[in-house]
Amino acid sequence: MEHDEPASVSDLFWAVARRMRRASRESLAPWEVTPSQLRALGTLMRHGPVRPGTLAGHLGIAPRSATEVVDALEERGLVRRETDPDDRRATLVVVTDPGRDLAAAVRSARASEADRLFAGLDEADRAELERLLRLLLDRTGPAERTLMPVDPGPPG
Amino acid sequence: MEHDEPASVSDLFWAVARRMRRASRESLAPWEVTPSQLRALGTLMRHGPVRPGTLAGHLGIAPRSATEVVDALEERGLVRRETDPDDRRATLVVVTDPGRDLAAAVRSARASEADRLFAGLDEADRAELERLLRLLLDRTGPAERTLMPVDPGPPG
DNA sequence: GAGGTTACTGAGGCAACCTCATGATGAGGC
DNA sequence: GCCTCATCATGAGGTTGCCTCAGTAACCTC
Repeated sequence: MEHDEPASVSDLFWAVARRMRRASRESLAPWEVTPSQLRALGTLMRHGPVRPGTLAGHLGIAPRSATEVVDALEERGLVRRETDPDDRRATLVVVTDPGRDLAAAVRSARASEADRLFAGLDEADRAELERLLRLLLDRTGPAERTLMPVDPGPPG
Repeated sequence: MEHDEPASVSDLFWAVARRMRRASRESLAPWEVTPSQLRALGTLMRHGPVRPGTLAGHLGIAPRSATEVVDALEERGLVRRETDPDDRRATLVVVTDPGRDLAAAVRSARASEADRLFAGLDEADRAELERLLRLLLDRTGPAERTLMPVDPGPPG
């Protein structure tokens, strides 16, 4: 018996989550970005320049937390803050060239240990897992932390 | 589309994880325990008095982290530390009566929103999810954090 | 009883969230 | 023009759940 046989599905879920976090942190280390930063970067790539608040909506986190991720990305030169010409209170978060490069590098390296973890499943299983996870997300309802309208945005 | 359509299975996984964390924190609030504390308590119930180090093994976390969880549980009066009669360096973590009561109460209330989340799936889907999660755990290998440090030698 | 090992814990750190308060700014009333 | 209220981002500070590193006490072998 290595770990505990997790007693419930949620325990199981957490056990997998812990593994994933460890794995992806390690695999992303060469790039000096964390998983959540990469996630935000990807979202920015897909949705073009958006405000921190909107980004928060996309990521499903509090606006304040988006500020932090943007801080981290900006510090690494991966994004840039620009004043929104339509609203001087707001800023637009723009992906820089280095940011674009990094995102591409990570993607092409497909290096995420987390992905490799999932790659351990065969195609059918992975699809099934995806279906179940999506189902869970839908179940909890789209309207939980979606304070932001989240415009569809242009396809990146 | 509420949030972003998560781009990869890992993103999906994290999205579900975030929901779960939020949900279970809320549902456990009345008892003033956190999910990880409850998990540890459950493990202690199943495995009887064990040392912190052993608990860490069961939970798949570092020994030092087990100390913390035990601290929290002890502070709440849910467990008690006793000196291991066989080894005076070691302590045995023992579930107290209040701890037992709380575990029972939580279980019987079945109140975990996280569980309710999973309960949203029908029987077959839940079983399938469980199978897949277990598969993922096995894939990454039982011997990962089983006993001690696990120093994979991170790049950098 | 020296020397190495093991058990726990103090100190300190980090990631990724959170809430609440504050300072601009925008939008609308009068 | 001015006042008020909503909204945007952010500062300040907190929480959870992990981590490593170093130290101390106790155990174990020779």
